[in-house]
Amino acid sequence: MTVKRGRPRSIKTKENILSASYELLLESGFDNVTIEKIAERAGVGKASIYKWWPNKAAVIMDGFFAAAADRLPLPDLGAAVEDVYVHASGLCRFMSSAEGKMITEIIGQGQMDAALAEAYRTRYIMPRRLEAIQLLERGVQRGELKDSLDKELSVDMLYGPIFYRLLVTGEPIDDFYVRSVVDEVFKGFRS
Amino acid sequence: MTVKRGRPRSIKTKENILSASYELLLESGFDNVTIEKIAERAGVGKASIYKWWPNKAAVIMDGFFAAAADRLPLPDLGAAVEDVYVHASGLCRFMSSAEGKMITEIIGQGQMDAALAEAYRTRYIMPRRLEAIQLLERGVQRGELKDSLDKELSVDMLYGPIFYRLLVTGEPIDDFYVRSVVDEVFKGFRS
Amino acid sequence: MTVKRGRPRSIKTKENILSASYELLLESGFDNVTIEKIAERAGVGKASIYKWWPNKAAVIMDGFFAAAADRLPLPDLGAAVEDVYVHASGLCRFMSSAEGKMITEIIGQGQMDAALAEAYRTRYIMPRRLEAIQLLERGVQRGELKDSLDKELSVDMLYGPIFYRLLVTGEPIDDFYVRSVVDEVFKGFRS
Amino acid sequence: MTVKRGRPRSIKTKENILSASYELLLESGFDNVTIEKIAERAGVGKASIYKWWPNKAAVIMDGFFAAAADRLPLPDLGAAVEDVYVHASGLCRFMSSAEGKMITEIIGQGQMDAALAEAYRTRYIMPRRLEAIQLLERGVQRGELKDSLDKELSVDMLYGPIFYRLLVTGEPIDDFYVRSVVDEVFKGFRS
DNA sequence: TAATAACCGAGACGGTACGTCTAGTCTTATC
DNA sequence: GATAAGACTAGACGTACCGTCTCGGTTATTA
Repeated sequence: MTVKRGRPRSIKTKENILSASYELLLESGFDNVTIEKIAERAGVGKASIYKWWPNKAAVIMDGFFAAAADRLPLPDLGAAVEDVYVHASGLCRFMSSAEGKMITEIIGQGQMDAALAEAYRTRYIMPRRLEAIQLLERGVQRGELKDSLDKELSVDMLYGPIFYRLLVTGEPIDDFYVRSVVDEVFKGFRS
Repeated sequence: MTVKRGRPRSIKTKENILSASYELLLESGFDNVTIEKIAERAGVGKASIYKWWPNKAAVIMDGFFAAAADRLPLPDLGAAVEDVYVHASGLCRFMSSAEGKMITEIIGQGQMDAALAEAYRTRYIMPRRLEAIQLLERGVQRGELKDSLDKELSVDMLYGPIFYRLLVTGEPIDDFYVRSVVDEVFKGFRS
Repeated sequence: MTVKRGRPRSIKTKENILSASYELLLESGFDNVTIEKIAERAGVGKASIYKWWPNKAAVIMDGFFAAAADRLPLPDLGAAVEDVYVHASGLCRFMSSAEGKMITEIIGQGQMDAALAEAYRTRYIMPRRLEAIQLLERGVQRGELKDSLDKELSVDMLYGPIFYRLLVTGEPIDDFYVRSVVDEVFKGFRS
Repeated sequence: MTVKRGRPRSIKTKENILSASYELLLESGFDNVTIEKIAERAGVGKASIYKWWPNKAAVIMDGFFAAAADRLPLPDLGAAVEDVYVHASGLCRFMSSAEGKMITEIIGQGQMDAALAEAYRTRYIMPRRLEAIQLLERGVQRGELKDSLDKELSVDMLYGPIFYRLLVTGEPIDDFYVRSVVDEVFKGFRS
């Protein structure tokens, strides 16, 4: 292996870029963030950004995940259906906040940027989907849910209406609505 | 009403703008359409576009609706559940095509543009939602569906998973999937 | 000659255009006058301006002459040299005022617009030149000036230094300067 | 002095802009030069022009001086009056050429642009004036011209009629005319 | 007195250029 | 060799005017 020569990459620089990006996204919204403003606020040259990220969308998404990654851990309170409800209503609250707005904007931009879409699916959506499926799995193993439950489909039918309202119709989501969806999905699958 | 004065607005110009906009959207995608390219292709001055539309998103959406407005009429074959299935699978096919791609891009841009979102909700989403609800209504009246069906919720649970896949997970949608969703939604509500 | 048919040209419209043009020239300077602003202030359609004048410069010049034509009549007090001095110092005062500024701007624009130059030469410069020459003529006839005076050259040598300062060096012109020029020009030609 | 940081200004870019500007001025005249055409011909972004010059007039004037600065050196043949004549008739020939046309256009534009006027006075007119005065000075020192000659006034009375014809009356200037002016100015001042 | 012209105001139109902004690249000196 | 500073090309933005072109409507003369 070759020895590393020259000045090593500055961790500080990377962190500054990501946090500047996150702040700007939160303050101004996706469309109003520019690489130049990120560079200026981070006290960094534009080239240092382009060196490590291919374009604006990629930096913004990384900035978002660096700051917001570990939110919304799935609960495991004991009762699977109740866990799902708690998780889903927490998700709705988060998505309706200023921070959640950032996610819908990133998803929105993803409609025109395949690489971005691929990235947030891999890094954000799929892990959460997997966790949800495992949660249902536990419910089945604990005998709370019937074995015949189609877990993939159920997750779609839980998240689907929520994101549909968030992204498409824009209607507000309250706990009562979440409760209705959860009840409907598990109707007939509770032991 | 005030008297009409001055040269009247040219229908030809309006049509040229809208069709140029539509063509470019189809060819290059939302982000690559520019007002300048629309003006050039339409053989029109930029000012004539800004005179009647406030921004790019507004022209593009008008262009899309002028061209694609009357697609996807709801069927009424006799059996409500079957109608819903036919309609939903038709929607999926359309949304997965190049033309459907335009809609997901417009919805995507709507995440950063409240006026645009408001517009496509009023002009596209809500009318289709209403038709779907009426279709369910007919099913109830004809006795095919139970009276206890929550029609609003049902429509969310039909469209939700479909748009969730289209906009969020990006997974492909086939007829089998649509069939599963439809069956699940109406489970327990068929007379 | 063919008989005139149809609605005759509106005098009011013409006057409104010319006075609006003059006001705007005085207020904002040549470069900041636009046909649209003239039309608006005159309460007139743009086409009515283009109908009677070929371009902006032509309207502005007409507007100027309609308002300022009959200024600076040549004096005839008795002594030719004194008349020339009075006339020249009056010209300098006028040219140094806000109204005179309009003339230097028109002359300035004339450097890039041959038709405009031709027009102000014919309508403004040459008549004044002619009057000045006639004034010298009278001086010769009355025996105040020698017969050997080259009148054309003398007028150039009177006006030349004044316009040179006005247009080129921008140095201010006072009565003492005018007196010096006049004395120098007539040196050796007084009887 | 502060340390120089960042990429230094490209000399190539500056030169391309100035020479493109000069070429276009020569080809099309002041009014028909546009920043966009300069940028295109120079192979340069518009922003690079606006970065270093405030407006069109400033670029054009810089372009002109960069190309035409060192024309018309004052002669010193021995006899002051003859030197003045040679210089003045050379000036007239130059000013009547296509290149001279550029100067009259710049002076013309200067009537509406105080900064431009200030600039060409400082950089073009005044240096030449100073040289002419020094030339007369030498004539006095060598005893060819009387001590009583008002040098400032004399220069005005030499250049004045020439620029008056160039800028105002538009009459052509030939060597005979120049000779007449020179003779008249120095009449009574030759030793 | 009705028809016929030419005029007029309003304002939409196809264009051109403006001056600004951002993307993404390149160049220098510094660390 | 990575960095900050910042100049660079490219090209879209939204605005302002240009000079032309319809409209509906208004005055005159002519039939």
